[in-house]
Amino acid sequence: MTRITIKDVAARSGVSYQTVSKVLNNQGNVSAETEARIWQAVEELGYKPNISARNLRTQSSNLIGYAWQRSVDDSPRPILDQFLYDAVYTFEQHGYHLLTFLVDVDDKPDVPIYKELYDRRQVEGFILADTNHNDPRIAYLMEQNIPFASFGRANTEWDFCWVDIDGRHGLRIVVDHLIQRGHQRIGLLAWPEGSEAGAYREEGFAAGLREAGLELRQDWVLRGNNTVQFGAAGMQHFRSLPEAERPTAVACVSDLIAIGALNDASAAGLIVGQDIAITGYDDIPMAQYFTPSLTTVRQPIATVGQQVVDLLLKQIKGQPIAEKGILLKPELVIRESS
Amino acid sequence: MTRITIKDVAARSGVSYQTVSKVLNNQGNVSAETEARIWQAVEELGYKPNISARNLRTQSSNLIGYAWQRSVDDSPRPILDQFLYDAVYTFEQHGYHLLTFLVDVDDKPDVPIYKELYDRRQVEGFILADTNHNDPRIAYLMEQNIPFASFGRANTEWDFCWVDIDGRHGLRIVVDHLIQRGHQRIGLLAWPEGSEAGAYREEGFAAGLREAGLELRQDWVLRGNNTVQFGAAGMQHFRSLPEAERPTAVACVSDLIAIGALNDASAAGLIVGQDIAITGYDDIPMAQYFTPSLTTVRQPIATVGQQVVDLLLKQIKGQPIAEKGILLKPELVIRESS
DNA sequence: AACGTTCGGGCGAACGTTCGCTTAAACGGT
DNA sequence: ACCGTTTAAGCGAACGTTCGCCCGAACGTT
Repeated sequence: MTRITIKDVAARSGVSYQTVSKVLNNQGNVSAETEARIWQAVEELGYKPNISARNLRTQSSNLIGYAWQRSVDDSPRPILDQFLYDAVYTFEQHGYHLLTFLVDVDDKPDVPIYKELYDRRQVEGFILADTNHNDPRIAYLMEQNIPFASFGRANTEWDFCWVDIDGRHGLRIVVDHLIQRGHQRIGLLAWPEGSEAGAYREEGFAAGLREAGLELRQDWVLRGNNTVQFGAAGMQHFRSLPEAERPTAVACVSDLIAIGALNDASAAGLIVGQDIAITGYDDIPMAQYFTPSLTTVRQPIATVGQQVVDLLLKQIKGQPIAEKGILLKPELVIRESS
Repeated sequence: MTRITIKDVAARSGVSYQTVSKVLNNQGNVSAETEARIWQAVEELGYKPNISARNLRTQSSNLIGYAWQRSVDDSPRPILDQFLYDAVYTFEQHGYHLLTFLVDVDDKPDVPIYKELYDRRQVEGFILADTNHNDPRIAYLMEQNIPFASFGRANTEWDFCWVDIDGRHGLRIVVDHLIQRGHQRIGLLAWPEGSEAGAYREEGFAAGLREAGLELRQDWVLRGNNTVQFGAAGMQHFRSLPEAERPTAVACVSDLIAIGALNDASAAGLIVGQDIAITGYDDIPMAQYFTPSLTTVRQPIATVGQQVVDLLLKQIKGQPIAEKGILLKPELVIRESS
């Protein structure tokens, strides 16, 4: 069973196949009558253009790459999944599709795979997520001059397209909220140093305290991985302090950590939201179903997806880009835990 | 800046470009000496074959399609994400990539998009997930004779490639476990009728009771959507029954439902795992972090991903397929809630 | 009547591969 | 010394499009 090509359509409608091509890409200079005849033939034969041939001729693929990184600890990353979904949605509206591939996250990320895909003309650009300071992927893509746009910032001196959510503002509104609730002693469960996103969030935390005239106590800032276990350990540490030296509210840089803290506090008999306040960050889908439900920060992921795609497509099409970096504001979601 | 083609490599190594092609696809009949010269030229020039040209010539794309369905209620689907990850991993090992696209789930799924992608030769086949009885996608793909393989079964009389996890066995081991723990009165929070997966799980539930000589009480089987809300409502209903008419254990067909039930029971002052047993299904990543941690059924997702891919690639390559349907066994994960 | 314009459509070529066939040279056995 | 076989490499064609250019007819203008 051989496929139907543009020549079959041409034969049926009695024109040359190049004329059919003209009609399909509607670049004028065909009489309405023959155009109708051609469309009818297309319909009758069920003709579908062969993408490979078109790609070869036009030197394009209408494909964008995204490297799927399995998280190290296999923890869920609902935020990324949602981002990806929204990005795909926007791509489709522009006739693009998403090509997913894997990249070893174990040791050094295998950056040349990006160039490989690009040089083979399999993809026209990339979207990245989960970026960091000194991100080797970004450095490599910039150096190789490969189009890309990322969800997340990197070194401020690097000049590339990114969209990010203002973590500084996110933790700022958390702290303001806690202070307004009457808390004066606020602890923070943070990520290890070296995390770009973590640093911004800490800045917001510090700024909130500072402007309220509260002291930033370094012994109330604990650092650990993005796990439930760390959250529990952090809370346990806070509970072990003498009462006068103990924070009455604990802000966490992620929901995962907050859930750990929440579980530990509850298990110790504390009524979270009353005896102690706990806040998260991300508003993962499960956050509302814990007891008590989690006060957290919701990020406008859908908008991020759209904007990242817009930036990338503008690059690919050589259109002017007004603003290379876009910073969006998250919102506070107040629930029972604070 | 023009790309490097096979002809550039040929020129540099002093052979015809067709000979270069032979070397690249190592189909013999080239002397070791010239082969070395060619590889060297490839290296020096940094030549990468143009995928579009190759695809056009070989009538292939090395791409597999997967339709990303946003869940109706925006609930998380970590299981699917994990399946997808493992599928991509296996594809890569065979030189394939995954092309993701969207399909409206709102009203009737837009099945022709499958044919569109296939006819355009953009993909060589599809993987499906989250299938159901009378699944229109499967019916369509079978009718159109398009290669695909699915995670999940459909009508038993349909002849297609699938891999599934034995939900009958899954609920069977749950019930056995509860009975062994001394429970005689066991309720079930199930999905609405018409769900294939749901029906199998119910069968396992019924079989477990039957073989233990226990009665299957229809008023202890409640049905609702796959949401936390339904879980809570279901548990509330059970609690409202007079004590003698109340189940002492509740099995749920998903973790989401179980979490709702767990929250409702805890809020009502019951100590779950002691006053009442609750079990889930799926072992979502968060399941272990609830209080109490959730007894549930873990599915061998990674294996599913591999097998689905194997089946699909065999179809595409025209290799013989020993078994069109593959049924895998899940395992019980016992935690505090039972 | 001669000439420039517009319009509809055809034609050749090219995109970068792979495939099958042919050819020239080298080889080995009687 | 002859001939058949193997080996190495070249050659033409094809995959299915799109692009730029050309050509002929119809038309209106001076």
